[in-house]
Amino acid sequence: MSEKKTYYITTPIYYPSGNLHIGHAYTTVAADTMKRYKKMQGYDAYFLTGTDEHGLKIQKRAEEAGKSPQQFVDEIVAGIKDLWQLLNIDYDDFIRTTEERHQKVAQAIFQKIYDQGDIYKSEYEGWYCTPCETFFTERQVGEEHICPDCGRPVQLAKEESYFFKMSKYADRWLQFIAENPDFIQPETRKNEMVSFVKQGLDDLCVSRTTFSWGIPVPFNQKHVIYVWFDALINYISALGFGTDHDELYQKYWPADLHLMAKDIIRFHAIIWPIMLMAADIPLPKQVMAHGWLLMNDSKMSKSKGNVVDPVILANRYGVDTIRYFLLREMAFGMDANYSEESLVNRMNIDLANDYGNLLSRTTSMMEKFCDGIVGAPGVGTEFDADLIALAKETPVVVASYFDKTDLANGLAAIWKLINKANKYIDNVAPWALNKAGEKEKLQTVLYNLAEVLRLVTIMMSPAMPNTAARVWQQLGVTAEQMGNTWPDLTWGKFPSGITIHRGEALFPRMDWEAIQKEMAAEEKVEEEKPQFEPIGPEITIDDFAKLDLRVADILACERVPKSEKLLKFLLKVGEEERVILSGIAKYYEPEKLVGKKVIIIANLKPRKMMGIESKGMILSASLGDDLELLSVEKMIAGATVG
RNA sequence: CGCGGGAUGGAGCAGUCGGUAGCUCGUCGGGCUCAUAACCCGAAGGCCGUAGGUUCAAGUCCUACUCCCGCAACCA
Repeated sequence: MSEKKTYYITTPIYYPSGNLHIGHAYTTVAADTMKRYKKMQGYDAYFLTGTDEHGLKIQKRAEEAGKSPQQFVDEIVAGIKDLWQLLNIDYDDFIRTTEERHQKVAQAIFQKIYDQGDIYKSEYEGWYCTPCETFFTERQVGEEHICPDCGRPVQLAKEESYFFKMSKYADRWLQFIAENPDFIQPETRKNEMVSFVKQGLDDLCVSRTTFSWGIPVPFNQKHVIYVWFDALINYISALGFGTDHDELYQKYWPADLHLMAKDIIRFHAIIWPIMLMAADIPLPKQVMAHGWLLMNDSKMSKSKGNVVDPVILANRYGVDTIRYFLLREMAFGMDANYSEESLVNRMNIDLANDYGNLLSRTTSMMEKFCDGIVGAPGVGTEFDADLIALAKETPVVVASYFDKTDLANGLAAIWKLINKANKYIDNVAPWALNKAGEKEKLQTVLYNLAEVLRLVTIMMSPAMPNTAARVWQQLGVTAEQMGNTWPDLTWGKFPSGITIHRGEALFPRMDWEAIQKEMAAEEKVEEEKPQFEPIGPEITIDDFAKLDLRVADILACERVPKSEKLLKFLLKVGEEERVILSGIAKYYEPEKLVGKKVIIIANLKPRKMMGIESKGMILSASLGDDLELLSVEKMIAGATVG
């Protein structure tokens, strides 16, 4: 039986409605690095990630793609697993909420909380859009009471629902936080959560009847369990909680750290602990929210078209470069700005100039001055003590940051040692020692450098696992010889007498200007091969006849204040004048459109946007990022189109 | 008054318990030659968003205000 201390870390289970972006990669790389670090510290570390596969959105996406929900998520999940493999993510388990092992546990917990009276049946009252089969909140439908998805009016409707008595546990939660002030990290997030709960907790609606893609409520098959209630349970269902095989649960629960981005902290910091309280299960030790990687100061999202595909980056720059950049650039808990230029910068400065070049110049001097042999240290120089002191101190400092999950500062501390070593070379000038025939001093200096490189490489290996392997290979040594645990970081363990070979540059410098040019060239090739939308399902002539298409004159056109995308058109259709809004501000200057004759759908049900009623829709052709309004030249406004 | 975050040298950020304002990049000047046009040294550059207040002392605490951003809303 091993008496090792355990460390259980999780990422959120991601929602596979599309491919993941660099932000998801950050969370997962950070968790992976923590796991590897804890293993080096002697922990029995366990790392869980996975996918949250239920819910209306997935069901809809699947329908749009003409697939069954299961088939749809299977394909995306395969892509996610490929991505994690590419990024060298060493997870111990990958849970999917559609797996039977998860569904059973989720149902059992739902049942348990129900049996003790903390889940009760009531009615959910809200604004319901019948065509969309969705409830919306008061705020979502606005004063006009229209569906935010389709624009049609919504009705106040009641639905039978199960509710979870969160309110009952609010005081207990507050007390728990008071007793465990470090439970929610960082502190600003804790303050946010506490003030949220102090405002009063509503009971949570935990079942739905309006769609079917979910886990059925065990005692009422009409209902499926609310996705978040379902999803959070993954952290224990993956460990076999409540089954005959709960060895993992016994061993690893409670989790040491749930890691996530700040947008879902509320679910992990409030709902999940209260669920566990209700189910009488121990709470995790800590939940931690990190910031976002922002694109030009705005959040990455698919609709903005500013997502960054980690696969492309990893292929272009190397996996460890991406991992290093993400971990180093994200200040603890805060947002960071992403740009490919800053990535290239980091790589060139930190990895190529500082670290790679240190290895390069060290091995080069060894070959030139000592035939590649690392000799035993003897009497050195006046600069040695300083370097060695820092080399002894650094593992302690790095560990203190890593223990707090502050990976950025931990890495920064490693780089301080790297910089010190570069400075040391300039100070001792080994080439001068060589000329002067100071053999012993020279040997000592080179030994010190080799030892610093060993320490540095081991310390960064949780973040950059491939790099360590490459360095050892290049030096012609094994990981076992060099050490791969934290206790191996004691000064002086470099085995003397080893012959070292100089290799290729570890991280070749790249020229950002040149990369940009290449990218531009690639884009051009892509432009020539546009991605067309697939042809939609067949319709009849009767379907088409329902559309009343007309020619309309643009009498006036202006931007809608406060809206990025909307233009407001005043149009003449026959004798009638009407207002139509269109989301094409990105493509046209409003002034230049006046006088054009465009095609509109004249019998489309009006819809209000930004408080303005839009009566119809202007037709346009689009492909990729490009868009052009359909227009005619001489037909009179009001003419039919067909 | 919807909620929240931010405003610090050219850029990106640190600034913990209030006590002489730091880091990385960039710029300028110098050094070295082992190295991936790299490395090392030095310099210039900030009234810490604005206005008040507390204090012997405020970037750091309090109040008000301005501006930016995220969520939200919207992309027919």
